Amino acid sequence: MTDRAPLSKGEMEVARVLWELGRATVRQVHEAFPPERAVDFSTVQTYLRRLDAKGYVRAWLEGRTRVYAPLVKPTTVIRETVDDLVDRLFGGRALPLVRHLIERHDIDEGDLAELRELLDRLEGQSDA
Amino acid sequence: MTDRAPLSKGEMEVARVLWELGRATVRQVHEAFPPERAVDFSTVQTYLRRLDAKGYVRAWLEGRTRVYAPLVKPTTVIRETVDDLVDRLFGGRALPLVRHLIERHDIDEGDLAELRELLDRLEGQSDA
DNA sequence: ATCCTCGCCGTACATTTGTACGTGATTCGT
DNA sequence: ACGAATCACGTACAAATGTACGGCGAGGAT
Repeated sequence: MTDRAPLSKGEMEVARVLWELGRATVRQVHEAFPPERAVDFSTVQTYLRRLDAKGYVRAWLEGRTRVYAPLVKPTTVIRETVDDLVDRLFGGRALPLVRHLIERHDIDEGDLAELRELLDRLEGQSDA
Repeated sequence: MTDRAPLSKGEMEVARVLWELGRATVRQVHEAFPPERAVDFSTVQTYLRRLDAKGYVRAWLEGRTRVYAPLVKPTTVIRETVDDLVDRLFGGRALPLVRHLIERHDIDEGDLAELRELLDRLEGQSDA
């Protein structure tokens, strides 16, 4: 409901790093960035500022250093982002996407087991 | 490889309609738009033009009417779009997304069966 | 012949996104 | 105590995005 402005691609990358770190300064986020995806320190800074403005993170000063922490949970962002994608690209049907993910991405043994369990649970829940 | 510029959200919606219609004029795409997601005729026109420029569709004149048809297949766009999303939002791990989709979207009985089959097939394939 | 309508095409324009610099303040090393 | 490093913060700016208007030509109605 909170009708946040959606995250852009770049903002997502930064948000993900912040979720991993839990709480971090600009520098920490910048350093945690995958080396092949190098961006400037101030670019990260800008993204964090924008994430703050959009309400995805909060920030405060600790001494003279600004510290950022996530405000919304990954699951929330996933929901909003993915649902939007599913709507636009598949008109709301999720299965084609699931199929793609399973077939193409490396879902390892453990993941397969987990999926299977999930299916079992769901089947139990349905009308039957 | 063909390194097309990525589709924006709006472009995706239009592309999806065109995939459904297979071949359509601006007006047809415009009319096929879900009523709650109403956009102007010329907005659709602009999107189709941009899809053409980006190489996702092709267009030609039939009499004095321009007709558009998809050039790249849905699966291709899905791959490019979703893989990018998985990278940015999950650092490449697909399972969290799959879990979300299965739990939250309506996966009906038939879909469940299909998924189960898919899992079976994959398990057979792995090294074990 | 005239006028209306439809569609193409060029153009527009505010906002968002990606990417970053420069300035002024602060602190650390020596 | 002086220069070097470090930050926050304001600002910049081109490209992409979302959304749309207006002119002009072709075809149909009167």
